[in-house]
Amino acid sequence: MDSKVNLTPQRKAIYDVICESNNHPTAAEIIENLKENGFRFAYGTVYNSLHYLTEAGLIHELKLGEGSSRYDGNIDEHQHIQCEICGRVDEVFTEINGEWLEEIDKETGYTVKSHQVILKGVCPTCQNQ
Amino acid sequence: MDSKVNLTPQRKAIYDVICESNNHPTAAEIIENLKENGFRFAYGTVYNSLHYLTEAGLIHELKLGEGSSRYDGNIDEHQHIQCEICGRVDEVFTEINGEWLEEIDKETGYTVKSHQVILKGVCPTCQNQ
DNA sequence: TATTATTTTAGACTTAGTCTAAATATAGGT
DNA sequence: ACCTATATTTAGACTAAGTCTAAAATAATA
Repeated sequence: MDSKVNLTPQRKAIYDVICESNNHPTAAEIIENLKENGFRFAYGTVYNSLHYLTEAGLIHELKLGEGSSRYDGNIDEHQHIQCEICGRVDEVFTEINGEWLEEIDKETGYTVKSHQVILKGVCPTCQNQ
Repeated sequence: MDSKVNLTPQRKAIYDVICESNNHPTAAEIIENLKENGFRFAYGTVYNSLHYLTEAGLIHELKLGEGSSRYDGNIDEHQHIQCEICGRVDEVFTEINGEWLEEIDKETGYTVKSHQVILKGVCPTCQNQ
């Protein structure tokens, strides 16, 4: 990880919002949240910062097939599960079996570089309704 | 699967394009392809048809995090791998181990309904370049 | 201080897709 | 065949999410 990350005030504020949120916010939600904290950055700045932070490895971009990306301040290897009903996103730490990835390498001839698992289901809260 | 699927000429033409393509086309690619075959449908019709066919279970919509959905005429259970370099998408039939899904159920408290694995890598062709 | 590089800004623009109201086509009943 | 009801298609306006650009502001370096 590069130690020369240039954390401008804008990038820091955005990073903080992501880390303090516990629900994997979208860019729109981040902007909303910044506004509540008294910040109002240009759209370009927000998207640019999100790319920068992602590139720097400080956050992860989650593409769950919703039309907008979500951002995650937890950069440990993990996957996600999303509730079909309320939309909340939770972390999943049980990792996929490594053999499976090797199988795929053999089956497809691809050199597998990364995998992302998107789970959908019903969260505990929504189960009781 | 409902046997009363209303396959209008437009829907049939779109379905055929998807089935005859071997590279999981996007809506834009489908429209392009239709044009080459002499069809020119309204955008609304194409998107509406894609939803209808997906809903009817005749095709699958793939959201690989690219900004536009792809469509797949192969409705057998399988996953996908995409080449980071050329973008082509191939099928993966080696299935994930079922125990893994049960683990997640336990770990998260969610009732898991579906899972999608998006693999990224380098395809055989791009490896030789 | 002067120069250069980096970042932010506002706002125009793009892409992918949705929505709407009118026009067409299809199906069922008489 | 004719009337009515329902389903589908069409054109084009509209939306959401994000990118791009050129100018202004900051920061870093000589």
